Amino acid sequence: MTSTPRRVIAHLDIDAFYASVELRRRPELRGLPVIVAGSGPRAVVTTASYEARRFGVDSAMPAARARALCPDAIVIAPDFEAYRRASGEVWSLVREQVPVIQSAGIDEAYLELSEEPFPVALLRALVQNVRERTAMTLSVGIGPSRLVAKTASAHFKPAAFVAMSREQAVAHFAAHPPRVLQGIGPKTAERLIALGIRTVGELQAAPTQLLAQRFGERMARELHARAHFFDDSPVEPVRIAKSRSSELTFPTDVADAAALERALVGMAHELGEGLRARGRRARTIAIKVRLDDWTTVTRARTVEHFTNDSETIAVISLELLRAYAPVRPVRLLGVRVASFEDESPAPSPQSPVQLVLPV
DNA sequence: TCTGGGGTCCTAGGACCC
DNA sequence: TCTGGGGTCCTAGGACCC
Repeated sequence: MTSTPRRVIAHLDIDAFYASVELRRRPELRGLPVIVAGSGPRAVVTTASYEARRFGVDSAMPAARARALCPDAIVIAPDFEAYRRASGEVWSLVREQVPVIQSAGIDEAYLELSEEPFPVALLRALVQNVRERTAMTLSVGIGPSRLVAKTASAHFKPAAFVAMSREQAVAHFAAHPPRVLQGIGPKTAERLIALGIRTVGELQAAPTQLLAQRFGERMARELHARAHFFDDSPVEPVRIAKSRSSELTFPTDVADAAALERALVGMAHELGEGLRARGRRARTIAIKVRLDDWTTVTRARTVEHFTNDSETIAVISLELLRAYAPVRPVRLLGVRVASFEDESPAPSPQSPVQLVLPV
């Protein structure tokens, strides 16, 4: 193996982002438990302030459960337009200092700092500047990989500022559950427990053969690498979307076919509009149907010609829905488009060049 | 008191072609 | 008459992340 150049990557995460935006414009709520969540019967928590988290409230929790855990919490309806603006403020300040940034959602980003002579000093100044100019607090993890940086910032937030080597991460997280590693979710964690693996350290020591038997070669290699914090994935500043979707969970389950079709057509038009606004066209149109018993079905069709026409997307979506014809009440309905033009070489029945050549 | 919405990536199997 | 293997495209489901 050849020696690899030194890498320095930072992961930045805005603390309790949505709640912080709300507190900034309503300072009288500072120090109080604040929950940002929708009001519908099926709403979930988008963010909770740290005061609310002390009651066990957390993101993605049903709002009703959050209210039960923390009855005194102030619940605020999300204002995504405001969050989008606030996010822009923060990341444009960061971009003034660091050219190579990969956004990872509205409130996170990875920074490539390998060429930076004094990355820690730069980041200190950046955190200070962001705090003064936006009233947002960043948590910062610094390491030789995205995995180390991310795990560090996530573990030490809020207001984290931690640099770790790979070896330090291997030692520091050895006693923690494998869930701390990005890519190991609840299902994989359960399967690991079934193998008697309850910590990152136990995963580090697990025989690769055992992991391969249980998870397959590829996943086994991946698990082993992650447990040892090996990760050479690059910071990718430009990522082009591969699909777009729109979906809706109904406040109560819907059995009426006409009502389902109206919802589907609405989402198809929304998607078509978004594609046209971005100058993109797709060949695959798919629907997603979640029934009242939570079974989820997808149906897709790939057509010959790229399109961003709302009517076309609507017609194909309707055909897919009618062909599936859900027999139980529907909880969620969605439309998705993918296989974009310019994303991969498009199938060309005849080469356009040949078409215009004289015989 | 049940579980949002927007994405990415992986796997497995079938169709089809050579 | 029977049998092969590889490659690509597509669909469906599932895990995971923010």
